[in-house]
Amino acid sequence: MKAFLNITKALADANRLRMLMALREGEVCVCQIAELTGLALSTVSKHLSVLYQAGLVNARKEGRWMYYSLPGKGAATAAREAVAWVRRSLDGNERIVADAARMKRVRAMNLGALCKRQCGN
Amino acid sequence: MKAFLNITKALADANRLRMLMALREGEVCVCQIAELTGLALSTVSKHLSVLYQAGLVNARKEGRWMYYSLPGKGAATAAREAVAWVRRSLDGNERIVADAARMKRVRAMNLGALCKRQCGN
DNA sequence: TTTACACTTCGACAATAAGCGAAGTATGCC
DNA sequence: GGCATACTTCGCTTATTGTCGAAGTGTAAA
Repeated sequence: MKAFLNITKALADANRLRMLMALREGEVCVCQIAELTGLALSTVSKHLSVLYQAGLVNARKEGRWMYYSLPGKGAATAAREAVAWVRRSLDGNERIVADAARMKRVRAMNLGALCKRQCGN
Repeated sequence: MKAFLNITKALADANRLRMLMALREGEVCVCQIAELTGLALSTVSKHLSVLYQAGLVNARKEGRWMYYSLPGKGAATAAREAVAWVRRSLDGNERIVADAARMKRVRAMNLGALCKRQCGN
C-alpha cells in the first residue's frame, strides 16, 4: 500500500507530471528541468527526488551532472504501468505540448552555459 | 491536465483508495463506508465527493440513502483506466484484504440500524 | 406539520506539502 | 590545495488538504 501511495502521491502534482512527460525524449539533467519549468533548482531537485522515491524515474550520476530518465524494463510493474498511463492520458495536452516544444529548445542549448545561468538565480 | 490531476489527487490518499477498493463488490452507502473506515460521516462524505468529482465513482440517490459505486462503461477512459490500475495494484494488499473481510460483515448488517448508530457518534 | 434520519456543507484546527534562498556535499578543473 | 560548479539538504513561510463536530438540506414516516 505504501509503495503504491508513493506513486499516486508523486503523480498528484502538476509540475511533477510535467517533469515526467519532459523525460519522454530521453534523459535530462536538473538544470534543464529548472529551465523548462521556471522553478528554483532546489524545488526541482525535491520534485525529482519524490519521483525517484516512487520509482517513477531513474537517476544516473555522470561527473557533476545528474541525469534523470524514465524507468526501463527493470522497473517495478506498478511504476511502469503508472508512467504508461500518465503518458497515454496527457499526450496531446496543451501544456504538455508547449513544454515539449520548449524542451526541444532547452536540449539544444549548451549544458554548461545553461546550468551556470541557473546557479546565478 | 486539470481533469487528470483531479484523478491523481483523488488517488493520493490511503482512505480514498480503501473506499475505492471497498466498492468492488457493489454499491454501498455512506454510513457503510464510515463503519468500514472508522472515519466521521462528514469526512467520508467529503472523500466520496472528491472521488466523484474526479469521475472515479458513480453516485445514486434512493430515498434517504446515497449509494456510491464504481464507474461503468459510460465513464471517461482515464477514470476507468485509473480504477482498473488501482484494482490491479492493490489486489491482495494486506489492508485491502482485511477491509474486504470487514466489508462483508458490514454488508450483512441492517442498513437502518447501522446508519442510526453512525449518527449517534 | 412534526419528527427522525441520511447525508452534505460549514467553520475551525492540525498535518502535510510546495516553494524559495542559504548552506552543505560532491565532482572536476586550475 | 583552492576554486568553480551541479546538485542536494536544511530552515522557513505559505498554501493545501484531512479531520472533526456543528449546523444545514432534503426525504420519508408518523
